[in-house]
Amino acid sequence: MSKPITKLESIEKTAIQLFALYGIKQVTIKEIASKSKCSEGALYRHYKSKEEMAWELYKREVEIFGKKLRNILNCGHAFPDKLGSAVELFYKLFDEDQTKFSFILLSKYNFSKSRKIDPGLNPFNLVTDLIKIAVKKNEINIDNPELYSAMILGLVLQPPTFVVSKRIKGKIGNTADTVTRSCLKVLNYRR
Amino acid sequence: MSKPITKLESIEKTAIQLFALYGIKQVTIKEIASKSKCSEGALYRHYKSKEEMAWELYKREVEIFGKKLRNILNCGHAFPDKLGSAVELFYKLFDEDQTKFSFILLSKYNFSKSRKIDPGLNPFNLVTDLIKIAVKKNEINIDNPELYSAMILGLVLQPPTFVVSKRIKGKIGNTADTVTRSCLKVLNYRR
Amino acid sequence: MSKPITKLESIEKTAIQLFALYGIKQVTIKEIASKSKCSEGALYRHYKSKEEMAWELYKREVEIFGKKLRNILNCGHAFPDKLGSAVELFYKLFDEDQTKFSFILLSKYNFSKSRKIDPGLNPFNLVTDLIKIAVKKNEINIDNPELYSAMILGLVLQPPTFVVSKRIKGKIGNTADTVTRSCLKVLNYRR
Amino acid sequence: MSKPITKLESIEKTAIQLFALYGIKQVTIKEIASKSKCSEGALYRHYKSKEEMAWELYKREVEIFGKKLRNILNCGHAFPDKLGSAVELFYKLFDEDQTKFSFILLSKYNFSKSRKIDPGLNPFNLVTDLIKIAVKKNEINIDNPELYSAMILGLVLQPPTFVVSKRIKGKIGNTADTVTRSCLKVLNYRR
DNA sequence: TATGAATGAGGATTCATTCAT
DNA sequence: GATGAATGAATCCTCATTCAT
Repeated sequence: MSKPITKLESIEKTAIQLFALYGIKQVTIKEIASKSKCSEGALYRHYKSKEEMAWELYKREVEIFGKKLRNILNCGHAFPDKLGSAVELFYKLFDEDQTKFSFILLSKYNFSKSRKIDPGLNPFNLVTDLIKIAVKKNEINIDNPELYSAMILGLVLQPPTFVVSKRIKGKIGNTADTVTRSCLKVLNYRR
Repeated sequence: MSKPITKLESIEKTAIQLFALYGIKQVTIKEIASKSKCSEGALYRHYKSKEEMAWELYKREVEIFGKKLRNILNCGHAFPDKLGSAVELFYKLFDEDQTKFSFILLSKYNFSKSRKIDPGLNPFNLVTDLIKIAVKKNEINIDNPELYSAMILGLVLQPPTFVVSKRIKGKIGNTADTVTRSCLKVLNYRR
Repeated sequence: MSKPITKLESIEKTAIQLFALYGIKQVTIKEIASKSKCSEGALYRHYKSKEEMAWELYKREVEIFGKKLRNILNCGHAFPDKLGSAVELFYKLFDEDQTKFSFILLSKYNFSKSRKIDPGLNPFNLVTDLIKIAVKKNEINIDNPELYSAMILGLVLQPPTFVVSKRIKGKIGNTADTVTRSCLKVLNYRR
Repeated sequence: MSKPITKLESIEKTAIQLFALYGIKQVTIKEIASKSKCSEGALYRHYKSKEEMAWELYKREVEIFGKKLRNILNCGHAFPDKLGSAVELFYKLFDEDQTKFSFILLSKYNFSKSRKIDPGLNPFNLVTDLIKIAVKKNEINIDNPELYSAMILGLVLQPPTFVVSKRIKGKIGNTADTVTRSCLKVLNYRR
């Protein structure tokens, strides 16, 4: 906040914003440059190409979030607490930086297949694992963990999507509890 | 006198496929032309531009699906039946034509704001209305219909998304029941 | 007038109009076809190409006018009468069919060099010849017939140009006399 | 820091030449690029489109000439001197840069109606005003200033047109006097 | 014969990337 | 380093012409 924003930071912040809003292909170097008040060539001092920059930023931001999520899920609390904390983490990021949330969790990019997020930090994997482990530990009783993981992720991510598309107004953080309880119902969690 | 338009269908089918997979901007006229075995110019006899074509196809297909959905939701059955039929309709389309499903329900396009789907045929609106009406009729008891609509839609749409991204394999139709029941739990539907 | 307008006539009339207004390159077959209520292919039954059609029409119309002009200039009246009749011929065409006048007298086309109007029917040549002959016959006394021909032609053709560009309103026919007298002054015609 | 724009001048010079010779639509970007020894894209750093460039150049050059013409006509000499100086200005430009003369004075472009030359700098207006003022001051005695303006302009501009089309050879500058005197005769200027 | 869909070469424009200053 | 003009391949689109029906 009080740190001076360097040129690179400015470029990256702008790029994330624009990529999240419009997609990588739709955003031009010219736009990034003019919005971040630097020259068109400046970007190439730090990244080899636009698509490389997009990937680096995406990977970095997903993995930063993935680490936080992993840390929460690793501390040995009971399933509903872990789930609740996870939902809160998602929604805290959304309320703090809707753009970044969209960039890493709501967008679909077609990066080349060789570009892979560290699977152990992929938020979708982490949620799936959370559920699989709970099944194994008999904390919940469901037959198809992949399907349930999908339902849970949709249930958690669609409200933010609706905020972005203006179907829902306001902060999402205070719905975390409601959403968590809904997840637990879906998962047949009985106290 | 009456030469049947045969290339158009091919172009449209190809375009929907490619748009669904890669997004409108990412798909080139050249690709559409070569994949649909016609010339690059053929498209322009029927549409003013690629963007225009994308919008017309999107609107048409969404509204076709929206009509089917509306018909199902209009016949006066009880809420869980309507919800179940709706989920089945979604998943039937997915199993029959995954590409079209992705095109109309999973993709995010940035059409200009003046381009609007008929609100009465917008699937997202229809599901939201379904829930609001059930609340009004005391069939379900929830406090925030918009939020719950979002959760339900996410819950229903994420499994297909996971199939598309290969996180889940196989048909999705036979999960419709499970998904419907999960929705009812979320909505506190009793009996 | 009362003759039924055939398809070809309709095409040609439309083409001349549009060519005169916008130039050959600027006018598309589609426009000619739709404005003359026939198909895009119809034109090719009568002409090998658009540019060929333009040339044929241009040549035909210029030569029709050239013949009339030649006839007027050939009958052995005195110079001022011939000049006056010529100006009247120009202005009669303008008032009757401004479009055709523009097409043949005010437009600049870049036809290939091999395409030549019959020099004996070229209105610009005919006016130049008129003046050269008058010089030879001592009807006028000027030193540079080419220059004076240019001035006379400009003097005669610019008023119609000004009507086309809305700088002058109304019919041009009743200015023929004034214009003729101006020409005679320029040419030092006495008596 | 300060790289001089050197390609732009070359592009503009070439464009004016080609536009004057063939018209805007007839000239391709490829031609401008190859003739000005730069890339096809270079133009677009400075102008939004070919059409836009054509208009900007046309407006600029007409108004530059218009300013010179206005200055000549504003200094309070008598009518025949002003007219003579004007004709000399026209013909000086022609002899120095026939291409530019054609571009701004002999060509007909169909720019959109919203594109307007400053009326106070439009050469055609300036000549018309010159004549109207002379009428008001009783320097000449004519009844229809618009018609006479047209004739004068035609008389002055047609000789250059004939040089361009090779009907007249050589410099036009030394005919300025003859042309001016012809104008004065047309305008009934005595002494 | 008439139609208008289809073709495909050609033209305008975009834009990631380079590079001279 | 920083700039932004220049490059040129890639893209969208146009439109004269062809041709199946």
